[in-house]
Amino acid sequence: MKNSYRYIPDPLFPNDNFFDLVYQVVRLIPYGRVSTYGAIARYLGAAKSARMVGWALNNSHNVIPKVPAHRVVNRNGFLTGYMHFATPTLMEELLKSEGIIVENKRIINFKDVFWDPSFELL
DNA sequence: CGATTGACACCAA
DNA sequence: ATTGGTGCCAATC
Repeated sequence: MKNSYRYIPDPLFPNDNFFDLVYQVVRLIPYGRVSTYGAIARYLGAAKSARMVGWALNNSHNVIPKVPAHRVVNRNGFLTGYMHFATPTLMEELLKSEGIIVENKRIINFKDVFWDPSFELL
């Protein structure tokens, strides 16, 4: 799985690990929509590895093309990973800029913008 | 190479 | 409805 995108030339990043699969799916999340760790994990066939998805996003900063990690929240619509961005408010700002209603680290219209890869894709 | 670490999710009470 | 406990598993330490 290393055709439609490429990685930074860092030997520390293998080509076919679980992380890369996560990056692929996250890039498919449309503008103005969001998905969840669990939904992505299920889509990858690793239903019980939601935590791995979040962990994968830690490295997403070093990946090319860029991964819209701000579009991934937990199943309750909370921006649980906001502190991993450049500034504590960046994630919220990015989502707002895409028309998503965020209030106090939580997506208000969550069910309206939720994008489930296992359902939307096929 | 065993132990720890998570940007989570599920379930029992 | 809330809450506390447990499962998970690849990457790191």
